Amino acid sequence: MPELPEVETIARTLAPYVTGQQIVGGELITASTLEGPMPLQAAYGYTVNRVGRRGKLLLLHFDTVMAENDENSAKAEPILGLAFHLRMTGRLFVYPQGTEPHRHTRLILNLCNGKRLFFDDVRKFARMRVMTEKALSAWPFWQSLGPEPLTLGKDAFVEHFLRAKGNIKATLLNQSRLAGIGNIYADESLFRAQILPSAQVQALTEKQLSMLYTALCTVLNEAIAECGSSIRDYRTANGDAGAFQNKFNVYGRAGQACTVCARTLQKSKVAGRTTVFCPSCQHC
DNA sequence: AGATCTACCTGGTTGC
DNA sequence: TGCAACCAGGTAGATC
Repeated sequence: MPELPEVETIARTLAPYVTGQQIVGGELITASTLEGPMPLQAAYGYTVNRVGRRGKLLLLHFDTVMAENDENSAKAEPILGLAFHLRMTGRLFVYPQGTEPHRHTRLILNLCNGKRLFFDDVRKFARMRVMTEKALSAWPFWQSLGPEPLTLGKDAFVEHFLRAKGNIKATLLNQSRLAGIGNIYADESLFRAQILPSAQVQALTEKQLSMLYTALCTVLNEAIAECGSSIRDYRTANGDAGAFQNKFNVYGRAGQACTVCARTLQKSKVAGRTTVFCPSCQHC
């Protein structure tokens, strides 16, 4: 389940394969994978100059100067790049020239070196968008994305969360509050901050929120250093699994012993998500 | 208006 | 063994 650390890892490992490559063609295999007003063809002729990330979105940024031989380029709105949301099972991988689509390949981009960027997804949830200025301003999800947790800073985080309502886990998962956090890193950071996932945000002290920010950044940075967490589908663009799943304190460990106090970890539903916590170490 | 619930989707696992 | 039921989860859209 690609969250911030996984998408960041994919961006870093994908960059060497696609940076400087012109997109010379493509193939849309599953129509629903392409979202937004722009057709796939609009991206043809552009060159990738940077691979980035915004929340859980992976971004291929284009050179803004369009290929000179495209007669439509003069009037067309410039294409800023491509935005990929991997949802749960999406994958990006560069294959050799001539590789045929796999069973779950949804979209392919042909690179000028002959290789092919595959966008695979078992569950058909993943999406790609062609980004223009206009298309981005008309995309509610993009417009409402909250700040990046790793660059927000502690004071801004605390102030930002003091204004939130509802339980803390739902708040962490809300992408318009904070971008990039999913089920794994919500549970892991709440454990480290010793806060119950069901705790109401308004009942938390500034000190608790401060601890939560420290825990969140620590968990995210450790996970990035381990190339993310591989539960089942996730792989880097090199095909490698991440290793942070070996360091989980709570996620997927219901019924097992707490790594701190050895009491049995409990499972419940919070914000409609399976949630694991230590009833002894974590408090309201 | 903002919080909360459900559908979307399919492979893997569990239970009878 | 076979098959049905259930589970995973991020977001859009509906509902409260």
